[in-house]
Amino acid sequence: MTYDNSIFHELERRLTTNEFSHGAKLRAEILRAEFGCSASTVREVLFRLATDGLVNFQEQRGFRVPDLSPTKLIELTHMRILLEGEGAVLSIRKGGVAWEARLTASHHKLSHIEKRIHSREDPAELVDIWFSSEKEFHQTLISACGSRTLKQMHSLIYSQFRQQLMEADRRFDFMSDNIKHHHDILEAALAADETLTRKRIHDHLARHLTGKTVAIPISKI
Amino acid sequence: MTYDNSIFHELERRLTTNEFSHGAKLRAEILRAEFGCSASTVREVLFRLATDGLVNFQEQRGFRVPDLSPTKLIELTHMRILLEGEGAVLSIRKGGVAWEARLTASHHKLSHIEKRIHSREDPAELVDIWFSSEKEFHQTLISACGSRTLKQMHSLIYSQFRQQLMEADRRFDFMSDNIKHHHDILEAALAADETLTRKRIHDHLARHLTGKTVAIPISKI
DNA sequence: TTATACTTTATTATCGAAATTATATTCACT
DNA sequence: AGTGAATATAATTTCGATAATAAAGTATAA
Repeated sequence: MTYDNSIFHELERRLTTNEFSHGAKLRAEILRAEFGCSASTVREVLFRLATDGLVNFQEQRGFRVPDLSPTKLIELTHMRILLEGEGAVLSIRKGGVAWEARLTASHHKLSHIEKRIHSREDPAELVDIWFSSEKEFHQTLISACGSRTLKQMHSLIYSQFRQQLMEADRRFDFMSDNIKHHHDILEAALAADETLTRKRIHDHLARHLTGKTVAIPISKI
Repeated sequence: MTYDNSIFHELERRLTTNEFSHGAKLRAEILRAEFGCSASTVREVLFRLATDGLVNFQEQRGFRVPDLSPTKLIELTHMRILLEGEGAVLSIRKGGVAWEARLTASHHKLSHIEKRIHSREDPAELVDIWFSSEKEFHQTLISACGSRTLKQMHSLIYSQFRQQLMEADRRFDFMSDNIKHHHDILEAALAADETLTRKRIHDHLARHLTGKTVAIPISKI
């Protein structure tokens, strides 16, 4: 009956859109009531979410939403630069016209949303659709890399990245740069310029590397 | 009382040393009997192992040991080259003398074991100790990279890599090359030559990229 | 013989309660 | 008041049983 599955996806959605506050405890007994199932079922779902790094599990101390951590955000950004760069370069080599078409299409959708957000005062209602469009664009970018493993790793990292950032990103004051960044990435990818594509992915994400804390030096991209 | 924990580690060990055959079904009811606990407890442990990619979980179809897959081995190798290369380069930059000392020490241990294996006919009893030494060397190589996330990802990939390979590796007919490879990596790392270190990590692992199937083109290292 | 529907068996998912362990509170003592 | 032990409370983990689902087997019809 996959009660389990719907609970899983609902919790996954909430966790990646910061509906739970960082560091919050996720008590099976509480969630049980909300979803109308037993505590053991919730427990299993939480274990599966721990699979994706979206919740932390500690023996005898239950489950928690990971804390907000600038260091972790930097590390996740570093990983995204590495994995997306690699995935994009491989996609350039192997993707062909079909991939270029998909990338163009997904950029078109994203671009449309981003321009709407940029021109409005209250983009709150567009958050969800922007979120899924941006995710789709970055996943399409690496979709033709030919490595299931790479895509899985990227998905894992991307979710955790969003979890760290979604709250801060709701204001969208970075949107002006973002529109240009996404366009630049598309341009470099379609031109099959591997080095430039890597560089532009790096530049797009670089704002997350310049926090108050010392940034991890990214080895040559 | 951490029955749970000991079951977890025992199963983890078996899974990474191919004591279960590939594709085998892991039935909670069977393992329950062996460990003297309830089926639910086993189920939870299996979920935690799915966290590390060491077992596959499929809704309504239980848990299975991942199949042997040449493609997957290639992908995991690709990831190791990417992650270990990055981690080693960052360690070179940030590790300092302490890291160099640790790396030298762990290479010394590994080298000792590998020479013993190379000179004997029946190295079966040395398998376990070689396994842990080799793991330790590669983990030490990236240990000073400064990114917990990178190390976690690497650990995930490494375990799955071993799971794919351990059975085939028991014959140790590659040991002669391996001794040289590990030495070469150490040398390049201590010389702080970033490009050479990446190249030698690549060369060390490259034998897994030349299977019967088409190798994923590794983007420039 | 092949395919389809139905029955039986085996496996997995869910549950609520009991046992275990952590956390908070109380109380005695310096 | 402040510290530490002892108790009380709350949370987590484990359990065995039941319900739901998939897999295997059987029978019937084309």
